[in-house]
Amino acid sequence: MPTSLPHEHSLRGAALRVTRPRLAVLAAVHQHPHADTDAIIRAVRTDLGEVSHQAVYDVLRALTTAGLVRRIEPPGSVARYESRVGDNHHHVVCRSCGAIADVDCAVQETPCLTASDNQGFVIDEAEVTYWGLCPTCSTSSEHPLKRQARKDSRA
Amino acid sequence: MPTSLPHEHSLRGAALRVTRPRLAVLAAVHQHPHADTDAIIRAVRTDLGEVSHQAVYDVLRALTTAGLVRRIEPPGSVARYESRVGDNHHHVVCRSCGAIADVDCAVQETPCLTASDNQGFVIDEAEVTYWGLCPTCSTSSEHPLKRQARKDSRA
DNA sequence: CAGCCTTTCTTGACTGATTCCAGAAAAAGG
DNA sequence: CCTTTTTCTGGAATCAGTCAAGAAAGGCTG
Repeated sequence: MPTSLPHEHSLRGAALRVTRPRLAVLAAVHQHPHADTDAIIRAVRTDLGEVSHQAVYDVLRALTTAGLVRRIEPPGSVARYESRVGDNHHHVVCRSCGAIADVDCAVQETPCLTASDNQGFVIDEAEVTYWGLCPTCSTSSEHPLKRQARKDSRA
Repeated sequence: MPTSLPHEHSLRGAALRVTRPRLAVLAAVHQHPHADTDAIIRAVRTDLGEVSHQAVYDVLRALTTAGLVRRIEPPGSVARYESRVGDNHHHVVCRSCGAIADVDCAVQETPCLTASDNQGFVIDEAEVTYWGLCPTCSTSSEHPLKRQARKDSRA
């Protein structure tokens, strides 16, 4: 079993009690970047046996609130979680298969904060979602047309 | 009654049949930028009397597919619709009250497309969501602390 | 302008993700 | 070891959005 000590430290550092489900969820998020709740539930159950979905939801919320994991909600997808936090990175989402990958923005600091007119809002963060095709989908036999095909089939 | 001729033209231009529900939905989206489906349903019913929610969902999907309206899904919010299409603008979302406003990106063309490492993805669009506080919330008595307070109360 | 075919609307049930609730169980701290 | 505090369980509820089948309306043709 891979060492869970680092995760234990993370939890203590966030003033959260160390429990088996929490360690398992934390491990699952680290091992499966961008996994959705269901995938995490399955991973946790593989680890610990039966665990209620409610427990996983609660843990994910606690970890998210504590800043140990980050919740992302790509349009058209359910909530997903990742362990990279506080490094201002963004995501590319494949229009065809939904795959998600991390990208560091060209501008290392919060990007595009220079909106031409901020409408009087006090902006503190910019979140960027890139849309396109993943390596697999862009090179597969069916070329970029699939994108339109998918849109149509949903109409 | 405000002229609905322009909307009628839009529909015909998109090869969509002109129906009362469609005209009403189109008008509602124009009159209430960033409205969610429920608000649109209410607006349409004020206009036409009883209209099934299913009809509104269908119409919104048809209009979105046709490119007459744009669907946006800010994380933590339900789907919303707007009539500005094809001008590559982005959105600011208030962390406190959820208000949404349009912002034109500093770079007029697709912004931030120069991800430092695109992971092999073929990127064709970048969508930016700015997070902050709207004018009302940022000047109201309760300062930026509310943001944390809200997070906590949801834990 | 009547008729027909296709698209769209109505109705009503249903799904799937997420949350709420209340009692049972388990950690942390002393 | 005991109390307090927090978490876990199991089940029910909520809510946006979707499916399906039949009724109604739009638009084209003769």
